[in-house]
Amino acid sequence: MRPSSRNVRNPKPTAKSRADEAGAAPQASQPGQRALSVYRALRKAIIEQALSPGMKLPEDAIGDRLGVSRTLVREALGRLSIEGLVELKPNRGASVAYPTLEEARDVFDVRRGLERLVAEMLAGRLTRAQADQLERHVRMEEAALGRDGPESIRLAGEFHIKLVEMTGNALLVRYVEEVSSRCSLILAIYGRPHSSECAVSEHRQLIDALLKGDSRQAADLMDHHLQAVVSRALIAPRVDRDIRDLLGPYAASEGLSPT
Amino acid sequence: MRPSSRNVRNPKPTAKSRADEAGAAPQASQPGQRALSVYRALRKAIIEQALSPGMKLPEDAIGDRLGVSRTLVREALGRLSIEGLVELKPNRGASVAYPTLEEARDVFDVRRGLERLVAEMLAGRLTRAQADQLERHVRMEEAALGRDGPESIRLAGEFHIKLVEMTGNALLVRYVEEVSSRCSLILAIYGRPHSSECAVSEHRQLIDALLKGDSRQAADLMDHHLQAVVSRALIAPRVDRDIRDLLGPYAASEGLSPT
DNA sequence: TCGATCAGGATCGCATACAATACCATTCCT
DNA sequence: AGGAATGGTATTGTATGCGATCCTGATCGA
Repeated sequence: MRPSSRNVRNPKPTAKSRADEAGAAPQASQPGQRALSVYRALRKAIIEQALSPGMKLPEDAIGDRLGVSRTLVREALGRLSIEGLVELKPNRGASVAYPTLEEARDVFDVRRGLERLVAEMLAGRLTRAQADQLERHVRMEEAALGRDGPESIRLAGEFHIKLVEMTGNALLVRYVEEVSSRCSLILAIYGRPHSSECAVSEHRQLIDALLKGDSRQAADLMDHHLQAVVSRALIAPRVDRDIRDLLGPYAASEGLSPT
Repeated sequence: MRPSSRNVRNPKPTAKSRADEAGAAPQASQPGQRALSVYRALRKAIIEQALSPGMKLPEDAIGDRLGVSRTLVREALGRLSIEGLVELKPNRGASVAYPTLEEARDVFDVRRGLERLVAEMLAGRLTRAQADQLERHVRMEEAALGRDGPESIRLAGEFHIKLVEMTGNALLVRYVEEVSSRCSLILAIYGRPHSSECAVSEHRQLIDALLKGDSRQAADLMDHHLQAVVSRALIAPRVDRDIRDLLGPYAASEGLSPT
């Protein structure tokens, strides 16, 4: 890389052309929030599988593309690695995480525990407006069901995010968002190609239980629902460990391996 | 073989837990692990209240004291802020977090959810060796009960960490460790001065329930236990000291050399 | 032919440099 | 005298430079 010709001091910057490649621009170039933007961009790219599991993530290239220095990229990668979306090996750089099946099981277990808590906290406490919002969301899911695979998957995931946000517990939101992200990554690796993860009917059942205020039933429904997601989408284990190494070259052959 | 520490200075024989600290000095000289050392040093200092809630954390002062550049301090502070132990305001720097009562409630709620999951996962699956280890730990707690306040608190916290580690679920371990840290901070602010957080008898009851294999009872016991911890929340003071002097011991304990 | 040794380049780890901002204590004007 | 303007200093935000490490490919010897 050349000693860069892009200097950031610019009263009329043309910088907007390089930072947003993700559709609607949230525009967050405030001081101290730029690393967060990088983080969100990478996170989104990973979840949407624009960056496949195992793919290398060189600091220079990312910084170049996003218009920031390696420092900020580094910060974002560090955070992603804590969250399990990125693997960070000393002196070897970062790559999109490739969770083992064992890690996958761990994530789903924790997710079930967390979302059961969500169900319990929400049971009997859902306002009419919240229930309506969920109902509308479920209808959108139904509409997208056989028609748009990726959209359907995205909506199914968002249902759970909407739910946890209604608890008003910020920490719980963060944890559920994190496990959801990791689940997306896991399903991208081990999931069946076009299975929508969540049965919409189960979502509707859950809403009913929450409105009824039956805490235990709601929790059990959520539990079974997530259990069903695992059994529906996950393929039975074929190899125990180090699938990573087996599939590393495979992912690379998609066109981004270093020779 | 046991290293007889006869002529070795051992001022605080605290860290006896697991593979955590190998011997006297953890030696942070590995590449990429130095930021982690800074993180651990700060984390420990915050939890032990060497750094009180609200205290300012200037990057260069910390870097000076710990013998690293601001870059690494920044990385550590960033991580701590994600975990809620440090507050990070744009252009205003970092300070030890001062959780509101509402945030405190959120943390305890999530903790109850997580640890109930721990109890359920462990019920009926505890090996004899694990039960013995827990039993030994409880005896240590009893020994320290009226004698050593801080030690008692530390041991009570470690019991929960030991438990979650026995699940073998790495993600769950991380989450429980995080909420535990935040609970320590919260109790430092709102808790009674020297109340040991956990009733030792409740720990023993829990072990019994886990051995019996009664998943439901174990979960309820854990729930009740943590609820009891919460019900000991009141008001506390705040002090202000020089950060440089406070960090000395923590630099040494992580193998970092002050300048 | 094949394995080992060793450049050359790419990339990372970390410190440091420099600009931007906030903080503080004056000074100046009314 | 009191409040606003102002300059200096402390601290943060970000980029960049330099040495270290690893990876790749080529040369050499058996």
